[in-house]
Formats: sequence, C-alpha cells, structure tokens
Amino acid sequence: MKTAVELTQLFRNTGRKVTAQRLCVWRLLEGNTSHPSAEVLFEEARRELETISLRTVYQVLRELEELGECMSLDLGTGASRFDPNVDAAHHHLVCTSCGKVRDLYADFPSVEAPKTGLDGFQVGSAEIVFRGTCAECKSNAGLNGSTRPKALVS
Amino acid sequence: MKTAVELTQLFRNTGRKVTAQRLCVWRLLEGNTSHPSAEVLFEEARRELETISLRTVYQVLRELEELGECMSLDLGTGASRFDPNVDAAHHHLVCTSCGKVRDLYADFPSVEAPKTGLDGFQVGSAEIVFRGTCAECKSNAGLNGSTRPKALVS
DNA sequence: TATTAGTTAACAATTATTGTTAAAAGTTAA
DNA sequence: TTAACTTTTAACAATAATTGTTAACTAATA
Repeated sequence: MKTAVELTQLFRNTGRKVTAQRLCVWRLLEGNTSHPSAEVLFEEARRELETISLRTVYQVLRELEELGECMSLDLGTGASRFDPNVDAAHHHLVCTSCGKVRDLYADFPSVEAPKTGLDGFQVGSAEIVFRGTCAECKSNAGLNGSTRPKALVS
Repeated sequence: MKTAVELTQLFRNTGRKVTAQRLCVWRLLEGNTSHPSAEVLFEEARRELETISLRTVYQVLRELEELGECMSLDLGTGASRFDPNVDAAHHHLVCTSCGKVRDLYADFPSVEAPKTGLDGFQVGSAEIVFRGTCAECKSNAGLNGSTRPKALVS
C-alpha cells in the first residue's frame, strides 16, 4: 500500500478529498501486519476520531481495494481481513482457535499449477493458507478453552 | 466421505435414522467433485425429493462435517462450498469469474511451513488456492462479460 | 405398532456488508 | 475566504448465508 502521504497526493490529484476519516484509516493500515477486520479497524479508528462511523470505514477500505492498495482476504474467520501488503508475495498462517492471522514470508518456488490436466483453466495466482494454533492459544489450551474461538477451520 | 451405504450403517448403529433426505444429500455428495454450495445441493435434491427443505440440507451438511465426512470450504465465492473428499490431500483452483472450483491433485512437497520464525505457531495443514479463469469464462471473455460473476477474488 | 427421531413450515435472528437518503460538515481550488 | 463540490453521518433498510425455534406432522426402527 502506498503511504498515507502518497495517498494524499493521489487523492488530491484525482479530485478526491483527503478527509480526517480517510487519513485515519490509511494510517492505521500503514505497515499493519495484523490483518484487521473492518470492525477492528473501526474500533481503533474511533479512539482517534470518536465520530467516525463503521459505514465510512467500509467505504474507505473498499476504495483502497479498488485502487489496488489493499487486499481483502477471505480466510474462513467470519469477516474479511484487510491486508495492506499488496506488493511482497507472502502467505498466511491462520489460527483455527482465535482467528489470528500472521504473515509468512517464504518462497515456495514449487508452487505452480501444473501445465497439464487443468482443462484449460488459466492460473493467475497461488495463495497458501497454513492453519494451526498460535502460541497463545496453545498455552491457553486444555484449561479454559482459549480466547474466544470466533471462527473454526471454516 | 464414506459411501451412502456405509453412512447408513453408521447412522443406524448410533441411533440416528436413515431418512430419505439424508440419503438424498449423501448420494448427491458421493464422488461429487463440483464443490456445490448448500443452495445448489438443495436445488438438486429437490429434483428427487420435491419436499426437501433448505433447512434440512444445511442440517445434513452440518452433521456430515461434524462427523468429519465432509469439509466446508471458504474460497471467497460468497457461500461455503462442500467437499466430500476429505481423505486425499488436494488443492483447489477457483475461477475468479464464475466461482467454479476444481480439484487439483498435485503434491507440493515443498509446501511446509518453516520451523523457525513462526513465533510458536504450530502449523497443522496447508491449503493452496489457485485463482484464475476457467476455460468457459476465458472463451466468454470480451464479449458479454462472462457467466454471472458472482464472486471476485475475495 | 409404539417410540423416538427427523422434517417441515414459517418464522425470527445473526453477522457481514452494501445501499439509501438528507442534512451537516469539511476540503479544496481559485 | 468563499463557493463549489465531496464526504460523512445518522438512521435505516436490505441482502445473503446461515443457524435457531416452535409445533405439528411424518417416517424409521426395534
């Protein structure tokens, strides 16, 4: 994702306005590797800008997606997760207990769809999702039942 | 997934009843590689059993999942897709234009999460999702606009 | 055939997300 | 600074997928 500063340029140049709400969400996403949902971003945004609405957060996320500055990920955790890292190829680790998502920067050169047997299917991208248990959920296991399992394996 | 015949045994042995509805959905899933959604299964089931309800289809799918006989996949196509193939490791090709899902039986031995740098995350499984365009959508491209793009890249 | 489980209809409810409207407020170019 | 234009907000409604609920009915099994 472009920086908030770069986005400011871009928006002004294209007749869009740089509002406090946009700036707030942009800044929250900049360098963010936590893969927040819209709701989570909304809660964070509200701390800085008490009057921001969830509706607006969705709008800002949508427009970032349309600009190719942000990706929404469907990882089976209930809500879409937003990832500002659209440049570096990477994969994801998803905790099946708490829904936490972590980036995995590893190159899997062998992950390429075979050329044959695809029935003409033209492959553009490959995403790997690793599922498992994060450190916290592992230590919480057995006792209580972990930190609010909002989503399972999907 | 076990065959309808095996499931019949299992259900009888565990005090559950083998109803026409269960049998119908089981049979529709047996060997099914089309990754149908609940709705699609419902429509197919209704051809054989006009009175079956969508509610029941969801129930039957749920119980198959709980028995580990079926997987629900969240591939960013809107609705969950059901896959009776829970035994053989395989991956998926998803058409970003029409949502079609195809199995890919290919071994990617290198796809293993690294041991280090995971911050204690314990990885259990890896799924690869290849996205692209299926043969039909490729030939339909340019003219009309393809067969109802219900879902995009997610 | 009796018992028990399952199905159906007919809803309500939920969650995530987008659409809508009008009024109010903010941003920007000039 | 102002005028023009864009955004935001509130306050809903709406959608789609899915699950919960109830009661009446029907069907499966021992």
